[in-house]
This record gives sequence, structure tokens and C-alpha cells, in this order.
Amino acid sequence: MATLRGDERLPRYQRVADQLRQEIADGVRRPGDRMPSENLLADQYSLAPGTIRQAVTQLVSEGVLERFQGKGTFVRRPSFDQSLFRFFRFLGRPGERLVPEGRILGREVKPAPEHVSLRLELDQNAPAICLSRLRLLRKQPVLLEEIWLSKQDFMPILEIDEKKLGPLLYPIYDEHCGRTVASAEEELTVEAADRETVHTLQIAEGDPVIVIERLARGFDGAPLEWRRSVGRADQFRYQIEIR
Amino acid sequence: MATLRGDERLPRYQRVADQLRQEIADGVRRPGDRMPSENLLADQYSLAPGTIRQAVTQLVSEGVLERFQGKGTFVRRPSFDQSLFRFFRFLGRPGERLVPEGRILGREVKPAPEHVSLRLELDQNAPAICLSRLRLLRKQPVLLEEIWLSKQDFMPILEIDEKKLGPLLYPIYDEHCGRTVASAEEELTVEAADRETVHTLQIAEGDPVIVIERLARGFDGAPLEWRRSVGRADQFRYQIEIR
DNA sequence: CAGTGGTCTAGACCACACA
DNA sequence: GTGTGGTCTAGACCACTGT
Repeated sequence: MATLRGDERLPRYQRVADQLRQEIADGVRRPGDRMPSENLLADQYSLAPGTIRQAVTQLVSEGVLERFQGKGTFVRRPSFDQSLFRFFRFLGRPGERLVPEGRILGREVKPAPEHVSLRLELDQNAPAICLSRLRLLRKQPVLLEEIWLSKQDFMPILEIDEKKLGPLLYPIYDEHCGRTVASAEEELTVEAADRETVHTLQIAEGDPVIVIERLARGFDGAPLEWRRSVGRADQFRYQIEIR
Repeated sequence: MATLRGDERLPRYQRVADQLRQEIADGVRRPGDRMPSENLLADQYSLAPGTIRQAVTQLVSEGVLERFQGKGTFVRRPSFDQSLFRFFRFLGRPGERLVPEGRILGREVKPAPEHVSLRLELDQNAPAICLSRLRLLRKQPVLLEEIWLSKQDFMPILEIDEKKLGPLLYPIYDEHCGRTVASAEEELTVEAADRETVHTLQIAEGDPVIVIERLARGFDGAPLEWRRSVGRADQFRYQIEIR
């Protein structure tokens, strides 16, 4: 028997949805987990199955859950890999996807600059983790990334073997820190390459670079990671659908 | 009494949704129109109100309809203005929105090149309408656009006063041609400015420009307009949310 | 087979807009 | 008050998955 928390003035399906979403954000239910059946939830909350169904439908449309007829309802595994691949035409034959190599250049703990601590909602001067990573394709550098994390939440990152940090970070946040990235906001601009970038990306000074700033959030909307990626503009391609 | 068309193997709410969506794409119901009440639709189709509700809910989540409690359900007026504004930081104080001036440079009828006729699903060598437009901000050119339309569907565009074509085209497609743009796919790349662009945008040869290719579609997904916009990269900023 | 989600029905009552 | 959409119930039957 589960208790329905939250504001009593809200509709019941909304309160159920909020509660389940929070359980997922808190890691009580993890990506891939199977949810209780709708009938069981209905019994537990003493609500009609239709009401539970409405709550689950909302979480499905938010991308938090996935339903499979006959099998059950599961916490969705977010896959941000695709979003990375949408950025760059990463050469290769059309349709072919090359996994870019990742090389960690730095891993430090230091106070985050103000524009980072503001977005991550950290206290001013609170210690933060800063990673630098270079991404290469066929040994060619294409993207330089600066990644900021709250030290408090991502401590295990400091202990992990450098080789494992290479290609994909979000599964590591998930497995080692219990934090799942569920959504993100990105901002794209074009700038002229500065001295340092010129060197690491092996381009000419003043060549255009694409700058992608991303704030990644958990299922409950709390900010988890801020990153700034600088890439060769001549390799850049971004596709998007607008509704 | 309305007849339910479409594949009988599909669920009824799906067939209702398809039918209503098609009526909207065909202009039988126009943006801003009020839909029949859910109870009336239920009577007309001889279905339970809940089934109609499911169909309407789907169209709302697609962005085709809007519900207002107590008032009714309406065909949504798509507003693509905002998407234009998301592209450029258009200077001004933060939050301020300057409406860019639009100046038509050309309006011709000619066969579309292959990459255009393919995307607009036109017959090879079928006549098409091609508009060139320059967008300025505080008298400063920022964006050069090449816009392609099917001649058959957009004939009235050829007769309209040039001044009215200036700022916003989509309301004109709507009012004069009965075609509503409901969604679009965009692709962004960075290129070096060519001779012609250098001249019209008043930048230096080789300066980076942002290229936005857009295919706009109607409510039923049929392609309506293809455009290629070239803008100053130093004015460019794109914000997007990923889920 | 039993258990899951998917569709559909036929109501009840509530909240809001408008005349 | 009447009519709209919003919430909620309590079922029925179907389609699919796994045992």
C-alpha cells in the first residue's frame, strides 16, 4: 500500500506521475528497471487503473518511461550518443558511424568560475571537478571539451581509470555516481579559433570553430554537468526537426 | 453523422485522429477554427466520448490542436516567427526583439534544380517559384535567403505586392494560398563566404557564414517550401533543448 | 496458460467560460 | 444555466509475451 504525497489540490494522476518521476530521479528506480504493472500500482495507490494509466502515459510522453505490450513498462535508458553524432559529419561513408576516440587531457578539482557555478547551482567557490577531453577521429583531433561537475555528487569520477573515461561519460555518471542525464540545453555559436585551440585542433589561427555549450539535467531537472565543446567548423553539421 | 474512413484494422481513435488531421491539412478546418465539441464528435462518429478524447489528445500532443477548458478545442496557429529569432542574437538589449526588415531581391518562375525538386517532390523540370530575400537589421544586412515553392500551389505569391512579401511569408502562404506550415527540418553548416555573399552581406571574402537549409511541411507532412539561408556567422546563436 | 499493456465503453462529477 | 473540457471510475475485451 503506497501513500500519495504531494499537493492535495493537484489531480491524482498528476501526483502519481510526480511521485514516480521523483523515485526515478532519486535512483530508487534505475534505467532499465521494470515498473510495477498498472494493475498493481492501482491497487497500491487505491486508484482506478485508468487513473494510473494516465499518469504512466504522461511519463511515457516525457520520455521517462517506455511501454512494451505484453512485457511491461520500463525506466527508459536515455541515449545521448546520437546527439553527439548529430553534430559532426564525422566523414566515413554516409550512414556509417565512427566512434570518436576520447583522450583525457586533464582531471582537476578547483573552484568553478562564476558562469559555471551559476548554471550548476553550486555555492560560489565550492570545489568542482573539471575534465578536459580531446576527441579524435582517425587520429585527427576534431573536438576539445571542458567538462564541469559538482565534486560532491561526482567524487567517484576522480578515482576511475583514465582509459575508462575516454569514450562515453554519461554511462559512467550513471553506473558510478547514480546520476542519470535525462535532458540537456545546448547553445551553438561560431567563433574564431584562439591560440590554444589552434594548437590542439591543428587548424590555422582565426579559422572558424563551432562552440557548443551544454547544460545536462537529471530526470527531476536538477543540473548535473556543464560542458563547453569547441570543434572544427569545417566538420560541423547539425540537423534538427522543429514542430 | 460522419463516416469513419481509413484502414479498418487500425484502432478507432487512430482513424479519427488521421481523419481530423487530414481535414486540417486540406484546409477544410483552418488555424484558429473551433473544433466540434468532443460529445458532438462522439455522436457523429457513433463512438464513446473517451475514444474521441483519445484521438483529440493525440492531435494536441502533435501540436495540431489546442484545448482550452470551458472554451473548446481549436486548430492551432503555428508560430514560426520564434524559430527565426532563435537563430540570431540580433543585438539589441537582452530580451529585446527587433523585427528584421525583409527586402525582396527577386521573384522568378523557373525549373527547380534537382536537389530542390527532389525535396519538394516536384516533377523534374516542373516550373517552380524562386524568391530571393535579404533580411536587414538596423539597415545592416544579416541574412540572404533563397526560397523555392511549387508553382502549382503558390501561384498567388506571384501577384502580391512586393512590400507585403517583406517581413513574414508563412502568414501569406496561409492566407493567400491556403497552405499552413506546421513543421520543418533544418540543417546547419558553416561555410566560407563566396564572392556573391561577400557582396550582399558586406563581409570579407573567406569569412565564415552559417548556412541553414530548411524544408517546411504542412500538417499532413507534405513538403511545401525549401529554403537556403546564409547569414553572418558572427551574429549567429542557436539554442535548443534535447530530451 | 497467466500476466502485461492496448483499446473501448458508459457513465459520474468537477472546473471554467460565457451569456 | 448551459456547454465546454478535465478528472475519475469500473468494468469489458483484445493483442502480445513469456511459461
